[in-house]
Amino acid sequence: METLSIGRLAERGGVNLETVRYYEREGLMLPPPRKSSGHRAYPLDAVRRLRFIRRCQELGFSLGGIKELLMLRRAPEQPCADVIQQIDVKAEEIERKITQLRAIRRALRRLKDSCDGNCPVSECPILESLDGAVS
Amino acid sequence: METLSIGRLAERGGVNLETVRYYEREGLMLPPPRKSSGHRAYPLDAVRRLRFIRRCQELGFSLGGIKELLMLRRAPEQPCADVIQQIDVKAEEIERKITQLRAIRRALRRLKDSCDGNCPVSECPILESLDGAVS
DNA sequence: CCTTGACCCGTAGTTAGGTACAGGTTATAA
DNA sequence: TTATAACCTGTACCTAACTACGGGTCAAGG
Repeated sequence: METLSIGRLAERGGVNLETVRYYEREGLMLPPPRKSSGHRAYPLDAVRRLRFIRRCQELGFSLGGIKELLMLRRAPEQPCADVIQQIDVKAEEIERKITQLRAIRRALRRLKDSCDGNCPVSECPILESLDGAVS
Repeated sequence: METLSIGRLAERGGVNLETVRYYEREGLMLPPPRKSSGHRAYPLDAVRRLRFIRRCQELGFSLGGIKELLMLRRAPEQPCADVIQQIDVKAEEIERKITQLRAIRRALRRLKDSCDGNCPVSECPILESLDGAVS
């Protein structure tokens, strides 16, 4: 089976090599099998996991929160009800984020409309909408 | 006109008092007028601004990025076209975030469906869906 | 075979974003 | 009117999340 060295993985995931090792220490990346040399040999889909972590960070999740998200994948002896409850918690968090992003989007649209290209320079209408929309 | 002390503002905004002063130093909160004593006297709507900052942080914006968002409100001598372009940049960023959050939401739904309450304990189906959905 | 770049581990240093403290002034409530 | 709580400035410290470094092993091309 084809594998990736830590260097190639980091490259494809768009992160520093040291970051991959850091994520392993923090329990976000699973410790991969090793070659006889001791070198890490990652399965190809480690790239997806790595990118997933990066994306979640851009969405405001802490590494701790991302770890929880990733944990939902495998819960060997946990009763379903628990997992479902954790899923619901995460789902609500995501719902909140989406709602707030939409509010900001709305405010930006209003801002743009109010100042749409043909207003004279140096007198661009000032918008209170931005923070108002999200309060 | 009614005003807030820095302490009350911090309280209502749900942040540490020192954080408010930090945001002022960083240019995120405007330096408010002072009382004769030297104490800061914030207008009531400083609370909204503060909360806006907090929310944006939860959505993965850096303080620098949030500052840019807040700057869009007042652009005294900037030609409109520039402002509009900046708005578009921010709008796209937000669009991307929403899209990615939706992908995670979808994955969570699938995860939940696949393990919906009546599967026997200790054999909860393992989901590959999560990172797969976002790659 | 030998060199040069990739990897190993452990530890130390860095940056962003706060948070606390020291030493002093102001406000307020018993 | 006095004490104690809130505020002032400036500086030092802290945590999360990296990032770099040192000293050594491994591997692939010339």
